[in-house]
Amino acid sequence: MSNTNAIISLIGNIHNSANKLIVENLKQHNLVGLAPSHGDILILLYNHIDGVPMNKINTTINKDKSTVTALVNKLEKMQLLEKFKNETDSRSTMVKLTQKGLDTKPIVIDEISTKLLNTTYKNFTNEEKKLICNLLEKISTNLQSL
Amino acid sequence: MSNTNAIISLIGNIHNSANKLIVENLKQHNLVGLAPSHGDILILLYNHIDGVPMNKINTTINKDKSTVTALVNKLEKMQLLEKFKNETDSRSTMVKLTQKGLDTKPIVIDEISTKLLNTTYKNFTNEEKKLICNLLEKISTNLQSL
DNA sequence: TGACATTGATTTGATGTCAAACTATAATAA
DNA sequence: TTATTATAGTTTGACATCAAATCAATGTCA
Repeated sequence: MSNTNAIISLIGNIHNSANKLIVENLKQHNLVGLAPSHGDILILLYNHIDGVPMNKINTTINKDKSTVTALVNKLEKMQLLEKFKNETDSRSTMVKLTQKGLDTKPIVIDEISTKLLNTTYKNFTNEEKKLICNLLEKISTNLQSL
Repeated sequence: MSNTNAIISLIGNIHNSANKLIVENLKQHNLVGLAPSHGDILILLYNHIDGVPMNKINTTINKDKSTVTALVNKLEKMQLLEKFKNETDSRSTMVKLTQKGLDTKPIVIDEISTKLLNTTYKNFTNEEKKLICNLLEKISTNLQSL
């Protein structure tokens, strides 16, 4: 019997499980000590080969700019990306992947993201996928209207 | 147009929004500096007036026992609860609400939890509520099967 | 009964996260 | 042009969280 009051904790549990899956799979591919947010940054950078400014990262992954500073510094220390100065605006720090960072793409995209999605949607019809996404969109909108 | 690939980040966003709502509402009721997990502990204790052991808390709210130690210590410092020794097992630390802790019940339950639920389900039919909860249950099961 | 294993909780150390303060640069207005 | 305001990042401090190590008490098995 499903109690519709438990939806928020249900969502919390799913979020945590997904995060755990991500972190464990990163670890299994030698990307030890990375958090889901690091993965989010990598995914953003795969699509912006020439680099993005820091503030593009924090707006995209929805984290505080100071958080992004720390996350990027860690990835830099692991030599997965490098910082460089924006030519046209010297306030701005740009970030791009190194070759080592680029090499993680098949792992992060083809393996982990795909696995996560397949696991999530196991035993789902296409109709159900669309349905739940639409309902979740509605909830997301509801909660952001405050 | 909704992309079913974004479901995990959608769920993450909802989780974050819900947490923000909880924290802000707690703050507005003089419960400053409390996190959602503190609220989870309070809710558990409302239903166990005579107290519960620490390990009951961490299994219920799904957090590491060391995390619960810190959370409970904070609530104790705020005089919302008190620790006492289990008579029959002296390894076990029991926790129960103080009067001040009990007084938060109408705020946490009647105000915040209700508001969160109403906001979440705005423009939802009962059918949709059941539907999304069932689908989320399925996802939760899928992700825990690893 | 005594050794070993298990369980309950705390401590310690590391890290993601946020908010606030701060620095530096750019943009705008007077 | 100078003063004010806005923007981009970093630093600092606080805290939730986890994992691993530790400690204490209970359970179990020989």
